[in-house]
Amino acid sequence: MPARTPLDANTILAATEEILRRHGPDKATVVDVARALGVSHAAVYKHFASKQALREAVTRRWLDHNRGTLALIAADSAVPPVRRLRTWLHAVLAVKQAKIREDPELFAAYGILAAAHSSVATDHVADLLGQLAAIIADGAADGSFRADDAEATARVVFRATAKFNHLAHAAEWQNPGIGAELDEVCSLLLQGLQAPTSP
Amino acid sequence: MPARTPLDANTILAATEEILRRHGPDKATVVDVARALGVSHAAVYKHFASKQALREAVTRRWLDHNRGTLALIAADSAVPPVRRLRTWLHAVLAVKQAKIREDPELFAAYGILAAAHSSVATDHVADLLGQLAAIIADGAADGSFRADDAEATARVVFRATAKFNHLAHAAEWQNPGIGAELDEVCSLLLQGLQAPTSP
DNA sequence: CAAGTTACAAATTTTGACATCTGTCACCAA
DNA sequence: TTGGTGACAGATGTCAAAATTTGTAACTTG
Repeated sequence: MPARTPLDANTILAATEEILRRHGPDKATVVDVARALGVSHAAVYKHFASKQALREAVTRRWLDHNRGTLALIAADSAVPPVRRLRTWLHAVLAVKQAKIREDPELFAAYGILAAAHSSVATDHVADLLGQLAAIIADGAADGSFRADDAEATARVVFRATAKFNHLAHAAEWQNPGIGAELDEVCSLLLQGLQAPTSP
Repeated sequence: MPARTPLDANTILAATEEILRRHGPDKATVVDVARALGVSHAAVYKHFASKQALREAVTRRWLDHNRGTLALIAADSAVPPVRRLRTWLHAVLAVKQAKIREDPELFAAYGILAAAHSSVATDHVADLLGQLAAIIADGAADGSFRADDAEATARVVFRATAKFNHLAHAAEWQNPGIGAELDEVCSLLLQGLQAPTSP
C-alpha cells in the first residue's frame, strides 16, 4: 500500500533532521527515519543511496541555512576591508558557537562528516575561503592590504586562525576569553597584511 | 619473598614505557607492568599513587627526553631572532612529527593526558611558550621585533600556529605540504611582528 | 619502617549471545 | 517507470554475566 503523500527528498530530510536532533548522530538510524515517516526503510533508500548520503544532505542543508549571514558581512563594501576582516573572523566564530550551542547533535553530525573527509566539510571551508579571499581582494584593491594573491593569502589567514574556526578546537570555543584571543591574533595578522613591502 | 633488585621508581617507569609501547595506552595495565617486573601490582602502588600518576610520570620523562633540542634552538643567540623564530616553529613541528612516527603509543598516551587537562600537558606548553617568549624578547631587545610584552606576544604567535603545534591537528602533520604551510604562516606573522608602529 | 606480600571490594573491561541496522534484492502498484 | 513493499545476509550495536583491573588494607619480612 503506497503512502498517501508521495514522500519527496525534502520531507525525508526534515524528518531526518528531527530524528538527528532527538537521538544524536550515533543513535539516529534510517529505520528511525522511516518509522517517523510511516514507510519502510527501503523507501528511504530509493531517495538516498546510503545513510552517509542522507546525513550529508541534511548537514549541507543545515550549514546553508545561515550561510548568508557571513556572506553579507564579507560583501559589505561599506565597511573598510581591515575592519571587515576582523568582523568576519569574529562572525565565523560566533556562528559556530551558536550552532554548537543550539544544535549540538547536528553539529556532532557535521563533525563526523568532517572527520570522514566528506565533501560537505571541504565544500564548506571552500565557501568560507572564498568569502575571506573576497575581503582580502577588496583590501588589496583599495591599497589597505599588500597581497598579490588573495586566495593564497586567504588560506594563510584561515590557517593562522585555525584555533577559531577548525572543528578540532570546538571544545575551546566555550572558553570565555576566546573572543579576546581571536582579537589579538587578528591584530597581529592585520599588522602583517598591512605592512609595507620590505624591498 | 622480596624481589632481589629493590625496585626503584625509575625501573618501574622504564617497564611502564615498554608496556605502553607494546600494548598501547588503552590496553596497558598496571598489572602488566607488575608482571613484567616480577612483582605484585600492589608493589607498584607503593611508588605511584595511581595509574594516572604513573602514566604522567612516564609521559613527562618521555617529553623531557628531547626537550633540549628545542631549548638549544631558542637560546642560540648566534642566529638572529627573525630567523630563529621561524627555525624554532619548524623544529617544534618536526619534533612532534618524529615523536608521533617513532612512538605512536606514547604519543597517544600524551594525547589522553592532554585531553584530561593533566599538568603534564599544561607544563609542556608552558615550557614551549617560555622558549618562544625568549626568542621574541631577544628580537624586541635588538629592535627586530616590535613587542612590548614578549610573553603575551608569544601566546599570540603560538595560537596563530596552533595548526602546527596543537595535538588536535596531529593527523594533518602527515600531509606533505605541512612544512610549506607553516612557512607561509610564519612569513605573515613575521611581517606583523616586524611592522613599524603605526600611529 | 621501607618494601614487599596476599586478600579483597568496587569500578571497569571483555565476552558472547542476541537484536538491530544497513544495504540489496525480487516483486508489486499506479 | 517511479515509488513503494517485504524478506534477507552481513555488519554493527546492545546488554548482562564473567573476568579483569584498580586501589586499599591488613599482614610479613629484613
